[in-house]
Amino acid sequence: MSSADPLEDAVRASKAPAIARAAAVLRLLGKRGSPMGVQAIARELGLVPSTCLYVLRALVAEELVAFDPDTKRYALDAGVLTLARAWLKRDQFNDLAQGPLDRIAREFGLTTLGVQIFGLDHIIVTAMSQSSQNFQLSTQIGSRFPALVSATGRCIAAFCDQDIADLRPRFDSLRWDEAPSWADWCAQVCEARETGVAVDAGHYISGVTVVAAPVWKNGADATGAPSHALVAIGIGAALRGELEGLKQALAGAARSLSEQLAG
Amino acid sequence: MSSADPLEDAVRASKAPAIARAAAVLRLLGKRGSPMGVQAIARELGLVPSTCLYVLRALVAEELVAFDPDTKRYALDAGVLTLARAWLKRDQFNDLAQGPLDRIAREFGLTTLGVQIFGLDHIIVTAMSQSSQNFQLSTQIGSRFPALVSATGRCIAAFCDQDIADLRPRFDSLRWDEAPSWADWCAQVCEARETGVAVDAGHYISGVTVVAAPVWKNGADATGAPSHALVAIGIGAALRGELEGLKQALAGAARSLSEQLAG
DNA sequence: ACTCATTGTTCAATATATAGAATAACATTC
DNA sequence: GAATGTTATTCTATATATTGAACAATGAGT
Repeated sequence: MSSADPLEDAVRASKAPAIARAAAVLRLLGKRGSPMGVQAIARELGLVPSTCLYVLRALVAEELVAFDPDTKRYALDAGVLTLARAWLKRDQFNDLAQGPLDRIAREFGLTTLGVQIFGLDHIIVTAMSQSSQNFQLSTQIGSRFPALVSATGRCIAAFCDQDIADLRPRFDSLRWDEAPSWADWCAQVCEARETGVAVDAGHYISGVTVVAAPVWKNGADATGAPSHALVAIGIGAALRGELEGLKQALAGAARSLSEQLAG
Repeated sequence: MSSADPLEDAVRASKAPAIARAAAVLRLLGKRGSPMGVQAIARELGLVPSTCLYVLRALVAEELVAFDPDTKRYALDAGVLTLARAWLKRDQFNDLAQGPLDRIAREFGLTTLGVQIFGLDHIIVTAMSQSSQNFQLSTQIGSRFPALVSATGRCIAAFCDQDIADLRPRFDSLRWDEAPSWADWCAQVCEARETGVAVDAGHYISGVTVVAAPVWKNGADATGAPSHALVAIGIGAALRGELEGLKQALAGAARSLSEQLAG
């Protein structure tokens, strides 16, 4: 018998529930831009106010949360930045991916991303390169997306351990500008499995073409799921003729990256 | 009677010690680039291995820490990035500071930083602008420095609530390439208090001149300590004649920022 | 191949973090 | 200006997270 509240589940399951609560508080404070009071946070997360207060105080002591004594409001603090910087610095994928991403972005005049894949759940943007700064397509580093959506989703579906049919419920819950049919999508997933590249032609965002190629942390020989992916985002109409070239460039860069990460 | 171990103190003082432990683990994993095992982490932080394991599992569940089942090693995960992005997005200082920082960096051909001040303890770089990408002076976003060092340190000392004499022990513990004498430093602090700008001419890093101007979150009228600062970093020899102009530009931008943040 | 020394992990007793009510300090409204 | 709805905060009993020892599981060294 499981609770409807995901946070409550995490708290119950863990032997260190304070950490789950702390993470939830941090995420909430991140989502809301504005500072929040103790009660507001507790109410939102279904926490006991006193417990919430202790969590906040601990987070303030660690400089992950800033406290304004005047307004008695809490907000995210710069400590999170220090952690993020450390992570960015030591993830080989980012260092190795930045070069190829820059090259492809410049060559084709579009935006490229490096993303980390978290199973079938979601992906996070960890590297980015933009050629033309006037057109700010895409997103920022740290953004999250559902795993199975867009071109990256087809890559993930193509190389995940599960049977495609099992992905149906997940597929049905996705949001697209112009959702593809299940049959079309399955065919595109198969194609991605064979070619090592996937294309989303205006489905996820109308008029925008997304190309993605999977990257394996432990060599492309592994039958397991890819750990990362390279993504290119461009105006569909603008890269008609170049699409094949882009696909090959991205796939080639992804293969090369997989080999480098294998060592 | 206080322990010699700062983490232990934090754990004892808090009503949510798991959070202090979790933060310590995250910072340790950040400092070491490479993944670590449970025992290594526990030993390093003076934690009980079993407790450490539970902390790690909770952090893995929150996607703040990545776990490799094969090697049984833990490392920072991308979740920290999501938090950092949220923070950067909603801190007014960064948004407002980026423009002036870009302008000054371009105009004088050097590197500019926006930093957040954490009392007399340390500062964190939260914004940055580089003009010439070939010369990579300076640091990255998220870097920490001791509060009282370099030009920023003089600003902080100038406007902190404490008496200058009380800062002596902190001053003595700083590391400089060419440390100034206590008397010289005090004079420079006084000058910073009067002019609203501070200069470090090759003391912190030989040959490198650093200029800093304090920014107040709640208006420059406050007698309290500044919350942020604008910093410019350049090769000393290269900006000889422009130093006065740079000081005025930085001080002016800092004043303007303080006013904007006051609202 | 067999120690030996590590490692990661489980388990039960106890110190303690948490929940919930009570308190205090505001605002806001009447 | 009293009253009412907030808010943040303290307090204490109890459910429980933490501890330290015991347990596997791995690998190194002889």
